[in-house]
Amino acid sequence: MVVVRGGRVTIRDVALHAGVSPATASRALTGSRPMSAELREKVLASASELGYRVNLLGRALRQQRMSVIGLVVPDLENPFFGALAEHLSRVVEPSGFELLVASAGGSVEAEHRGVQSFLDRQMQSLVLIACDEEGSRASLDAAMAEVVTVQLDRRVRASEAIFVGCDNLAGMALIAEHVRGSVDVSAQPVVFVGAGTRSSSASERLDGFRRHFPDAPVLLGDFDVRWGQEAADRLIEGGWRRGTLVAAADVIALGLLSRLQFRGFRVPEDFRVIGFDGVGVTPLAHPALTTIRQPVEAMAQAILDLVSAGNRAERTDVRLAPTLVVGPSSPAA
Amino acid sequence: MVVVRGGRVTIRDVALHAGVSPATASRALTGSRPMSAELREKVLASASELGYRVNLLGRALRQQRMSVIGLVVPDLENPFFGALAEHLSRVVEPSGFELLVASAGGSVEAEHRGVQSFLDRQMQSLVLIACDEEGSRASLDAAMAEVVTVQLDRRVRASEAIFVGCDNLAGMALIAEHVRGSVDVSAQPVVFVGAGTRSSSASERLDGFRRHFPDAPVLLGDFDVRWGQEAADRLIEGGWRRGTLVAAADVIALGLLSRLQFRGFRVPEDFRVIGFDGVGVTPLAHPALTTIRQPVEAMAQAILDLVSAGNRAERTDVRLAPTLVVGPSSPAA
DNA sequence: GGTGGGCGGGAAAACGATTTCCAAACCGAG
DNA sequence: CTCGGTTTGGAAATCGTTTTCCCGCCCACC
Repeated sequence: MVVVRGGRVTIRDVALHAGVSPATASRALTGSRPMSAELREKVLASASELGYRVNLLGRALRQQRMSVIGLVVPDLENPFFGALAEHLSRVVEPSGFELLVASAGGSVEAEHRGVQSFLDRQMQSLVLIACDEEGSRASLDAAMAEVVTVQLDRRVRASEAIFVGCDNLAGMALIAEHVRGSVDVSAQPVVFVGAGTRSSSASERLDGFRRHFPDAPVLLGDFDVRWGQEAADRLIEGGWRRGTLVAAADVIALGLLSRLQFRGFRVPEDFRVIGFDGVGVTPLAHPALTTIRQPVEAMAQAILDLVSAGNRAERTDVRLAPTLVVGPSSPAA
Repeated sequence: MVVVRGGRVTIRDVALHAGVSPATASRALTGSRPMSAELREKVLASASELGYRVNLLGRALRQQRMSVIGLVVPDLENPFFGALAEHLSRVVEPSGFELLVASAGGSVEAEHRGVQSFLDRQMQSLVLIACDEEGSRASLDAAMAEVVTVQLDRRVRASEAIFVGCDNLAGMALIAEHVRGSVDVSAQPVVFVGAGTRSSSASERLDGFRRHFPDAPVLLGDFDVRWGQEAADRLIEGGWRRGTLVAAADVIALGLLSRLQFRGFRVPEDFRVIGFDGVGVTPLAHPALTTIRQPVEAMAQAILDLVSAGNRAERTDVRLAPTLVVGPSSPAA
């Protein structure tokens, strides 16, 4: 610790103090070339005595790279995106990279500004959770032209950027298997409460469901609690008194749960409820949800691998297998 | 749009293409000095034709400033912090600044690395939601020595950095007023279910509660749903059958709600439940929570003001008044 | 006609680090 | 002792931008 002078301490100051040239100081500090332990010690001592800290801007400008992964999410208030960001951050942290997050605030325009700003900052790679299946393509293409670009969780139509996400079809297959194994489907009707959002998750999960229950009714709304509550109301008012409700996301399942129980129905005795995601709000459900848990750790690891590998990635889609978590909201047989 | 050549397009290329010097090109692009409209147009045309984008590293290095506000949060998976980050992002976005978020992943060490990295990147200002009331002081002090530093939501003991947060005592006063106005406190016992966490929010809310209900029992745990559920179990097993439960956070209230209802009690007929925060998970509660809503927009605005004002801020604590939101979990008289 | 004050533009010096080059020193072998 | 090869350290170029300076030019005013 030492008194800080007016301006910041630069590597020049360190070099001067240690009686060497800036070049030598740099080499001692970064270890970019072997040197006598004695001299290195001298430089390191000067650096710590002066309280030197590298200016990452100068370094990045010269090296033409920043070891930063930029993540742009549609909305940080959404706990699922928060969870994704947090897991990615933890996986990235020990690797020498750093994760910086920006929010698109829900609009394609702000998302574009966020992406451009990351590019203008010379970030080494960009991860985008697209906020619109179509509108985000421009941002994605712009990024792809300059840096390693990964689209996460939501696939943008007609974009060639590598995608990392959950295998939604496999997830729905697990649900189908669970449902058929635990109830008599012919006696106990199955309903899908999904999202009509223009996002790949929404449509893939719907497709997956239809593949196993082609004749089951389908309700489509948004990825939020309110929609789950509204769907529950609609079902009850439509005369439903029992059945298995497959939600396209845990937040929807939460809405279903709260409304069904509020109106006097029991879960799982009257209605069984199944969610999807297994991350973020999931622990808030009561009774605990049967859900498909997205492999967020594996997704984070896959992204880190792709980024570390640089542009020479061979795959175009990384679909990771989710797992079934059985809870009291829809117990096994 | 134009074919991108090997390297990135620099301002030199633009100048060359427009037949002017880099200085003129820079002036035309940034508008840092008035010039003939004709020449400016020529430069702008060249820039867009070549697809020029400024390199923010070069600019920041020269200008010695980056218009970036860095935010370090304890855990992005926590919806309350996510909400804070999102609101701050939206307030900051139209102002010419940009918000970049990093997660501390819950550890003081990672938090310190995050803060240092922001400083090394020459960010103009730093906002920290401290993860430890004591342990975060070093990071905060380091930041304060270099840039405009604001501590948000959680006050670090003995740190001089400006604090922006909710007036927890006023919030508890609102709750006391609400409780006394809607139930007979002598007949209907009041219990505080708080957090023993070493954070200013936890202790201030406890103090605020005690100030109005000096003799009421107090249970302390963590800021999470699980603790709320456990507290509900303890109350019931302790023989409680009715009362007003004041939770130190909405997540705790959520746990109380789910457990009480699961065990057959009615809210608000048997137990009234009151939360604190009013942001993030709040909409998930059923019945809807009576809670203290933190003034997150005002907090975000206050931070932007402080940052814009630079170091010459006069105040040291910005305590913003929360509001009471009454819901069916504890209706008014 | 001289002079002083804008004004429009360019050359060049920053900003802080890394990384070529290059020269000197040093070492061992013949 | 000399020669080739290996270290070792420094001078200077470089990254991309902004911002001094400074130089001509034109105009107006004495």
